[in-house]
Amino acid sequence: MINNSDFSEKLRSLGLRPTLQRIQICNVLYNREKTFHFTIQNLSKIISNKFNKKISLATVYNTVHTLKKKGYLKEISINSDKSYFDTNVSHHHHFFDENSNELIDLNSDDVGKIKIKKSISGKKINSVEVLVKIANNN
Amino acid sequence: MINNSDFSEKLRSLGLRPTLQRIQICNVLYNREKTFHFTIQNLSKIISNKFNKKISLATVYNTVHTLKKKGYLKEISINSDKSYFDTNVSHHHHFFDENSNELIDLNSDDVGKIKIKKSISGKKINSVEVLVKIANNN
DNA sequence: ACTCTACTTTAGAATCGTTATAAATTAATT
DNA sequence: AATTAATTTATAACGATTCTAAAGTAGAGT
Repeated sequence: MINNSDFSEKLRSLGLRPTLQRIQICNVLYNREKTFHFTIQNLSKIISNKFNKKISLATVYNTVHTLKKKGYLKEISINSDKSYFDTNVSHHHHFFDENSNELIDLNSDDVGKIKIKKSISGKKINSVEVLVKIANNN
Repeated sequence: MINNSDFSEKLRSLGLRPTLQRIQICNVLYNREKTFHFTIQNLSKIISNKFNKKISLATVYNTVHTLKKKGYLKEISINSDKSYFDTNVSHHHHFFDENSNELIDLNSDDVGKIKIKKSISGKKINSVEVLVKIANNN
């Protein structure tokens, strides 16, 4: 969805009505060069700044969850009081900067292949997520 | 701290007064063969069952955080509404069972060496955590 | 043992992120 | 324009966690 202002059709194709709020959210999320890491609070603030109008928190939550369910957002495993989301839904890992509380993408080729040598009978692996915590070195 | 009922001295050596509550918490946490994964709610319930007396939630939170700060507990990176802790403070990784919401240890040798090929100038790596999400296969 | 003081525990209030609710609004169809 | 179902909204409710201020307790000194 990168670099495309016409989110109406995209939304419709997902079976979602292209409401003003959803289009604005998609604009903030996908109309940018780099992938975007955010919390709900982040996103809310950006929207109200950009459009000079607040979208109800409930709507932001609903839309983010809907986009996640449709596969257009990924939720990142960090133990934090808040949830972090990522517009990059391809398989990749993350740095987490413990000073700034920011996420940074690690491409697949930034991390060597990970071999899981243990298996649990009756269980299958759904995902392998690597979180590399970093901090200022001094 | 495994298999040792004398937590008074241990606590004292950490600069902590060996109160009844702390000793009971340590008993539940460390007086066992296997490492223990828990949430605060978990731990609270186990304590009140085992000793027929509830320890105030605030105390459980305080003690768990203190033990974490002292290096005797590890907090696991999962994005969940609650925090998960681990009595195994050695370097290792985890399975997370999405059906039961339980953690299972992966020893260092259960996971191949992880190579991080990217670095951020001015930042050092504090930890590399792997979370393998599993679920029933059918 | 008694006292003092600092540390600890406690119940309950406060806070924060998130989810639920029910009424008002809006998109799409007729 | 009228109807219907989806969506948004403000607000309430919720659960985990933290804060607070009062009551209790351990350890040191007397």
